[in-house]
Amino acid sequence: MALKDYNDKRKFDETTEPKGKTKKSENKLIFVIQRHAASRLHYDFRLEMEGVLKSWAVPKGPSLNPDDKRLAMMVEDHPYDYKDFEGNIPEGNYGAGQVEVWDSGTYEPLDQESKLSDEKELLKELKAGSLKFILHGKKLKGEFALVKMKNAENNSWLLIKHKDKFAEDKYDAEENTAKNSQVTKFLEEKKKPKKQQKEVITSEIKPKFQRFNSLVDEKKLKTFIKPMLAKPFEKAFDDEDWVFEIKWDGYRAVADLSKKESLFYSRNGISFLSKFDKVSEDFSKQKHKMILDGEIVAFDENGKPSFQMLQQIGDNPDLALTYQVFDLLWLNGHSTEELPLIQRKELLKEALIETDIIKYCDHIPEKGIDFFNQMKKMELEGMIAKKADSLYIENSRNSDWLKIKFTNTEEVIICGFTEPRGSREGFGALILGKYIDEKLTYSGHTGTGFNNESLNSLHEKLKKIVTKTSPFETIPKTNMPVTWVKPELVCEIKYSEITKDGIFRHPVFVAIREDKNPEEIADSTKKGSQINEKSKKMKAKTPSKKTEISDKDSEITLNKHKVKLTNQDKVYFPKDKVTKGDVIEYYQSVADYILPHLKNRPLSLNRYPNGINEQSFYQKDASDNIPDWIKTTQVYSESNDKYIDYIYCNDKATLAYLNNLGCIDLNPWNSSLPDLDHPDFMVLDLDPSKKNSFDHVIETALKVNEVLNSVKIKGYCKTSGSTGIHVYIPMGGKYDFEQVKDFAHILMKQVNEKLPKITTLERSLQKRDDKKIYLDYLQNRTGQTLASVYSLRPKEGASVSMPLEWEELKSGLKPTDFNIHNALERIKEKGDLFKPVLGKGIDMMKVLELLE
DNA sequence: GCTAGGT
DNA sequence: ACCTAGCAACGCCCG
DNA sequence: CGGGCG
Repeated sequence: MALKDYNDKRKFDETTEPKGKTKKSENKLIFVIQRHAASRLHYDFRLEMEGVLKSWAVPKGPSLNPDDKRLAMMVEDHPYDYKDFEGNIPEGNYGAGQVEVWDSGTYEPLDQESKLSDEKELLKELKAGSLKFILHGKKLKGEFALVKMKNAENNSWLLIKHKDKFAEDKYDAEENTAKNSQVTKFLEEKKKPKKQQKEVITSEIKPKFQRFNSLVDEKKLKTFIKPMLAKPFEKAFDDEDWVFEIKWDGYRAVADLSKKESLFYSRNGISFLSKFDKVSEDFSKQKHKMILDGEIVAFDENGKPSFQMLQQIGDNPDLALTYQVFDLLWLNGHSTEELPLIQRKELLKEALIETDIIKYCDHIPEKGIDFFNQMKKMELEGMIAKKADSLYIENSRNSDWLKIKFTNTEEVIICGFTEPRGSREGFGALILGKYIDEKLTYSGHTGTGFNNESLNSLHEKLKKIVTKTSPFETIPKTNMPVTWVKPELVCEIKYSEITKDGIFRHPVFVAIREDKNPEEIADSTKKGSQINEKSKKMKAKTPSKKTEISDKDSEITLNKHKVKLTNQDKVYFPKDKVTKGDVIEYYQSVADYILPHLKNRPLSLNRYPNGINEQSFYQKDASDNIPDWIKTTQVYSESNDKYIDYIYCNDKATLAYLNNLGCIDLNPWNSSLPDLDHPDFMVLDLDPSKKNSFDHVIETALKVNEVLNSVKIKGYCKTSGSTGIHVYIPMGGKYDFEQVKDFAHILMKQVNEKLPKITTLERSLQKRDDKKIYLDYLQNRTGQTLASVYSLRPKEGASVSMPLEWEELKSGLKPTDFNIHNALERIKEKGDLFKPVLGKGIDMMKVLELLE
């Protein structure tokens, strides 16, 4: 069909009102969070409603989480209209959502753990009618997470859906939009009255609104098309009813150019718009409104498609890539999914404007075998065969599309097996090796390809040749605990390619080769060994990305919480031979001293997952997958225009957890909950430049103390653990950051006047004299952090930030005098010298008068 | 990527 | 024939 | 480092 004919045939029927009628809400609703069991998708939603809880009930149906009784609730006085979709309620599992209940008077969130797990307690509250509530399905696993709301009076339902999988009607953009917008409208309606309230209500109830924002995730679409998939097929064939395309090895991607804002996303509805902005830019060159299906493909320097290059897009934004478009789902107002494939592609060819990046992916009719051989010559992954008259069926993997791949097979030696997980019996995966230059070399795991029978019989065989030690020189990292085996058994595997590290990608077990001895396959293909040569070089360039580990993983219980500790033997301080385990042990030993200084203070995490000499990063926003017992607080960040969940550390368990994440020093705010706007202390950071000696720093610190003494302030100093000294002055939360900062400025100016030769107030590094100590008073701002007292620092020597008596500040003192080895002893001897820092603050007015 | 098991 | 659930792998990005 | 994603 030609594009022109198609356009002429377009109808503009406006029959796109969503199904179902609009009803006035009855008074009672039951809320149930429903999900499909464990698919890989997660879906976060949040729904806030006005209403008073009337009663609650355990939902009917099988529960994934039998302990979770928190899901069905009855509500009164629900003030909103809602639309009612009839029928098609999927049967499924109920489970794992969260209900947060609020006190309708104070708007304080009630403690879920205690309130909701205690049925009597809750019912009491319910009777009193004093609860409002908020529902949020956080981390709901399941493809179709949705909220069902049942109207108790007439048994009708409202669904808020993730994806309207169960509806029978075909895709139609307008209709779909209408449905989606219902959800948004619904949620917006909920927000509206709140917003008006916001202005009226005082700041006391601020947390309520802070919380509302946190689950919005722009990266994941609420509604999206799942593309049609291909079935694996063994052999190439010729058939006049079929067409053949290249099988691209990249990311499958759908481009929805049907609306004002174009969408571009993965099979799972994750947006590609920013990740592949080059492609997105070219969407604006398109003249037609379309929905496209294709594959994002990257090319290496030889022009060969390269999956690995595509993955590394973060490192090289100038990567040569294309969007190969091979299907058209919608065009200028109407679905094309029910047109035969060849018609869709004709339309696509005409409608799509090709650019350097966006390409039409052509096909060859009938001659599959020739085409397949051609693909092989070009070293491509394989080909896709498509039935010429087939329709496009979303999210279906049926035999209209077939993928025919080239199989690489190789014989390898079984060197061990891993523990099975879940319902698997026998073993999880085989550890594979092969001889390269006469050295047994690790080449990957395979955990698939066996059926129950082969899995069992193989397990029996392997049990007989178990050994204690690994046959490899360097022990490979395994996902699960491993049992080693004498390298005697040979098996055949197939795989898609060998990665740059010389490891099989997509390895699949094929069969045991009893006819072969390990020695026979010693000289594997030249290609294999070449690739491995290469990988060795690559490894040399980026050392220790994959370090050997001994799996001394353990789980300890602190404060009644289970903390999983991993890689305890990993070396964090190579020169000092200090391991992660040592770091954890240190902090546990000084916990009584350090915890008071961390209590209720949001933390900036400074993480060194691979030790102090490797890449580190800062993390403020706690990911949503932290253990539920870790405490966080939400703080609005203007620069990001969003709320950030800060972790704070009030107990040993959190401390160990943070250390395990690679936090070597702890960087708390100067202010603490509940009042984050008023710092508990002022910090003066004496930050030396490269050419300063520590004696200079000491001299400056003493001068600071002089200034403080002159206005009758008691200051407290500590080594920063690095090169500087920090002076703290208690403020008692009486002044805001602005006041404290300005006050610090005044003090520092005085110090600078007294020591103009070795100190500076110049903030800019470029302009700063490299022989001068920077008097940093700007740490007294919201969200600024310094390494806390008793913090271990990520510096050679494993030094500790240690409080000092002023008398101890004299030349000869070195910042490395206090370290992981001797800190505890010293702290025990001196007690917590920094305790007064958290105490009663100074009277700034008095001081200012004295300054006059 | 694969198998098992249901409809 | 078609679908889901559950298991297994590797490499990369992200905070 | 752990989780999520291809």
